[in-house]
Amino acid sequence: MGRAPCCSKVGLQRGPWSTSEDKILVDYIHQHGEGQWRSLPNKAGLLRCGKSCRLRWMNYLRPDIKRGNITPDEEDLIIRMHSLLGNRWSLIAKRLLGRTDNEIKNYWNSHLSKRLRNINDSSAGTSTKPRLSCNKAAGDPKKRNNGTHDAAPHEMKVKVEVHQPKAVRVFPCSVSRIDTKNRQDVQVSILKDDGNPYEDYYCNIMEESDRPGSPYNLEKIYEEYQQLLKEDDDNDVQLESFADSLLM
DNA sequence: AATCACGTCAACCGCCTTGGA
DNA sequence: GTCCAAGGCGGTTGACGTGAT
Repeated sequence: MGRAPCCSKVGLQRGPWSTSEDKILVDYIHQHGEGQWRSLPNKAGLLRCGKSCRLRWMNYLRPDIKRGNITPDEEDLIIRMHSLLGNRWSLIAKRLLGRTDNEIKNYWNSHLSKRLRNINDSSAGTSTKPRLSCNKAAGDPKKRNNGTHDAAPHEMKVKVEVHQPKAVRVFPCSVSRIDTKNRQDVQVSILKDDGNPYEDYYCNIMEESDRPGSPYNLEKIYEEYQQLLKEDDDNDVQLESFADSLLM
């Protein structure tokens, strides 16, 4: 037995939306507000699935949606947020006002993932330079290991050293759920002076020398992270805020 | 001009989460 | 605690546009 569909597909319109359908949907939402998506098509007189209405509104018709190309600043933020959060597009979208999760996801898949892969490929093997890496495990829940990580969050060893002559900026990476609610998988990777990481698994290291901002105090980051792990309530949100604070 | 290959992105699908009964 | 409806999310699909041959 398959799962019951969200609504009866019989007699429903599919495919691209027409301008008249758009108008009906927009007018209805202006009058009645968002929500009640399942009953909306009937009430508005649309031959569409409620989910389809919601998607059309969220990704295209909403008045606050920003159109046009992704700017370099936005692209930079997407890359950095993705390195922290993985494929949690809705979370990333919340940081880019006016952009939708679908748009960011598409942009990542069609533009950024390939570009970043090329960068990694070209730097592989001869890497005296730090890598701009994607955390493969972070984004895909199916590929995330089920709590059998090389170093469990609470047990991981982090070298809390600041390397001379200068400290490097580090990111805790893959702030994302693993298999169990409230367990977080965050690692801190540290660059050596030659740009290579000390820890080479799930590394997520960005060359920060060309970015504004001073290096972080590694001890402080680690202390804050440990403190967050001790606090049970709403750990997910706190870790995301923590990740956010590192982007500021 | 015709065909093919490839990239883009709107839309769909199915699973997960949440909240109320 | 369980069930169910509704909403939310990320992965995937496929139509369409465009450039190369």
